[in-house]
Amino acid sequence: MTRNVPDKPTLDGLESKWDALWESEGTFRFDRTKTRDEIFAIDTPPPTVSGSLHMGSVFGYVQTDAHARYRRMSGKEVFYPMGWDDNGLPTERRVQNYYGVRCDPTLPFDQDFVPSETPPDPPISVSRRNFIALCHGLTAEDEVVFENLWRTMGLSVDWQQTYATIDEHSQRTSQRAFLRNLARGEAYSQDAPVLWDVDFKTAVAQAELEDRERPGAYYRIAFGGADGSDVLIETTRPELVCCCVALVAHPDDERYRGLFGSSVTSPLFGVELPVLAHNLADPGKGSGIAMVCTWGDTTDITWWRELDLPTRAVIQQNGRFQTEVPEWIASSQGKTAYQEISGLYPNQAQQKMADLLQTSGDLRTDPKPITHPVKFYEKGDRPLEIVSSRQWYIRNGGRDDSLRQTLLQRGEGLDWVPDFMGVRYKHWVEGLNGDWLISRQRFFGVAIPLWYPLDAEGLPDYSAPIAPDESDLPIDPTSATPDGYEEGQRGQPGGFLGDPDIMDTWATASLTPQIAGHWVDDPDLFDRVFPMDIRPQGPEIIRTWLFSTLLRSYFEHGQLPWGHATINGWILDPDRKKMSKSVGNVVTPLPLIEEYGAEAVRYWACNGRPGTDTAVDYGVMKIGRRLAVKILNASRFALGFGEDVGPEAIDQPIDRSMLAGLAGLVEHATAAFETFDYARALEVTESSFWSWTDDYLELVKARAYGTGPEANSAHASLQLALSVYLRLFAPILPFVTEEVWSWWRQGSVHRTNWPTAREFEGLLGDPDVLARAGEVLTAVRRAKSDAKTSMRTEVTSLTVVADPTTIHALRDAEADLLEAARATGIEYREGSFVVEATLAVDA
RNA sequence: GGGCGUUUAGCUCAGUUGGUUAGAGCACUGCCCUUACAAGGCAGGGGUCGGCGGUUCGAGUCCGUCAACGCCCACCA
Repeated sequence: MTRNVPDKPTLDGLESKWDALWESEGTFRFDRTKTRDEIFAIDTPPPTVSGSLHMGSVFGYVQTDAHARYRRMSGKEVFYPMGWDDNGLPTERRVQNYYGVRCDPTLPFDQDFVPSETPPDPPISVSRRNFIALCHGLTAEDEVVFENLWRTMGLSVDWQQTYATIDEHSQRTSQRAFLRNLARGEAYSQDAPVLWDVDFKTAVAQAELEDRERPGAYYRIAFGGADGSDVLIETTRPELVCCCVALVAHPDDERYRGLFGSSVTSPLFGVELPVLAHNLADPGKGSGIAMVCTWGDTTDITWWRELDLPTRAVIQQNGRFQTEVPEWIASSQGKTAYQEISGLYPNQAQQKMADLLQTSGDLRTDPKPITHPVKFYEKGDRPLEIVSSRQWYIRNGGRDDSLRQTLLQRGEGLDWVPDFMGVRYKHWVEGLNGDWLISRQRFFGVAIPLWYPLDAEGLPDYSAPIAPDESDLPIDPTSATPDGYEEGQRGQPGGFLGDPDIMDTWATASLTPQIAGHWVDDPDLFDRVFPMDIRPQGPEIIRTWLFSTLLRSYFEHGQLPWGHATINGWILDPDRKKMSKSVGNVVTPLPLIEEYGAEAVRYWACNGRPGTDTAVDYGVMKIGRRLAVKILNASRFALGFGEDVGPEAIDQPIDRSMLAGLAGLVEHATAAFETFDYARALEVTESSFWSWTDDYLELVKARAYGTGPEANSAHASLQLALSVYLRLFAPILPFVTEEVWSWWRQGSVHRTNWPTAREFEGLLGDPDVLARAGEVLTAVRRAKSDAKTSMRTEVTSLTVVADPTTIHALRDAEADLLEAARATGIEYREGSFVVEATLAVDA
């Protein structure tokens, strides 16, 4: 075909040009007629669209795309969907801030509601339906922004295979999986103490906790012993004295042995409490004896459960102390004391209690300031409280050792890339201390698809939930009516109640293989893509997304959801600090794409080793850009000579020597990609490419400008080598390689065959010829550089001292070498390697 | 408190089963407008491979130990 090589090739505009062409040509469209063994399926992470765009949003995705492109060229049909994680709290929070609204489910739907231009402060309350509409609207906008970014970055996603975790299909999938978990006994509800975020007013799961160091203080407080003596405890939460249910010490603690079985009286409130023994009590902490409250921390829950203590909960779901005086506080002094903290938040109550205890003399020393870890919801701003409430759980091995062992075993069956990431999974599963709490008292999410019958008193029977038929999914039980009931019976005695809660976002995200593969509505497709080949994701969501997906797949299909888990590293700011919004060091990709080009950003991302934390590095992006420019220019040179010449013309030893090196490179790069090491593939290709341009191109230049068989050999070699380099670079640098490919080839480079050794059959020479010639050329350049003269300076006499093998190799490259060095002849002598060049300027 | 990872040139990082003189790019120095490329090319200087102790003929590489940094986890009275 005729070539169309531009005079001044440029990177400008390549992203949009090729993105548009790939889309219109359907280059990355998934061919669903392929069978499972012909398909490479990727369980793409659905990004949280309400989150900010930052470099972490680019890093892992580009690495995965490079691998996807490699597999596609290697002959696999790549199933590469894209999802948007829009359901859940991040979206609600963004909508609240963006529009200045709060959801109040008690309000009626307002059909004419339009959010104001600027968010009102204080926020206005809107109905659940209005709120959800705002969520849908805003996430749709966010998704466009993300898709544009991905397209600019060149992700070879099939943009017809998209989903959103809140869309109807995802809801149907999520509700069906939940109902099946319920039917098999893997899901259950329970009224129990849960960790509770008082601002979001929802329960949260173990996987969503984080510890934060907070200032606090130890308060040394006296309880009254039976014999009139004092029992001193230390606590960081004196406000909880009112809901204390016991004191505990270690059974072997000599100091308190005598007290076990006796009772003490709480200060101010005068409540009589037992002193008990439990081996979780640490003699070394505080005074060695602790007060157990319902509930101050998770240890309290353990003691409460294992010692069968009463429930005296005072902190309500709104985070405040209940207003009425609890019935267990009988004394008038105690009632008075409680009224002081009634209705307060814990931090306010703490100050008040400290004052009261100080006044009463029960605070025995000044509070001792400390900093200590406090549990927070990872997205929350205030410490979690523990409240009792009914919630839905999915079994995860946290309370069942045989399930735990099974899940550990499954984790070992997964290929972790890099392998040490598997340890994180193992530790997480080993450390689970309860089942997975999936219900959330929120609004924008997949509804728990259940109703409960109401008895004659109008009280729900949670033990007999009413499930919808799978064919009716998705449903919202707060508006849909269960079979056998009339809508008028909602909330009425003898009627029904719809579960008002939604599922946590992970309860749906844990089904991405089933959602993307259309488990519910397209079993044929599902069979072709499941189990998937890889799950690429970040290390921080091994405990959530990876674990929960593995769990759901185990329950539903009895197998691993994927063969490999490729875990990318963490992104750090240019100073190697963790990027965070609050620190203000978040680096966003768009300006960088603007400045360096998408390809340079891809180059940076693919320079980060698999699983290795990587800092944003503008220097690396510059190199990437330079490499892309170099590819354009070198290609222009390699394609600058007449028509295509077949490989049969390649007969010059130096040309065959170059191809021998290239064959080794292909082998090396292929092996690297096979182990998901895109970074090594890039490294070896890049380094080979630079010496190709520095040495080989310079050596054959003069010959290539000529005519005849020797010139034809050069032309054919340049073309073959260029074709190979373009294909090796294509997964990393998709735009520039496609651009050059289009100058002289039909179709997309991304749909051509990955290079193999077969292309070099019968063309391989002695790798030494080019290598030695390159060394001599470098030595001559050095001589010219030392003489501070131009590289065009003629060499009047050139002597090479070398071993016989080298001399033999050099004779094969002599004609090219003389031209490149601008010498007229070479004198050879045997000995250790030295190049002596006399330059024309020396004469 | 436990685990994982990292520590190699001023900076950012490679270094594949232990094997000549430890590599690359950036930055720095010098030279060159050579008809693919001057927002480029060529050449060069620069490192006791975190500390200590082992194994070995030989250790950046394997083992032990300590330290710093990062991340994950932990029952936080």
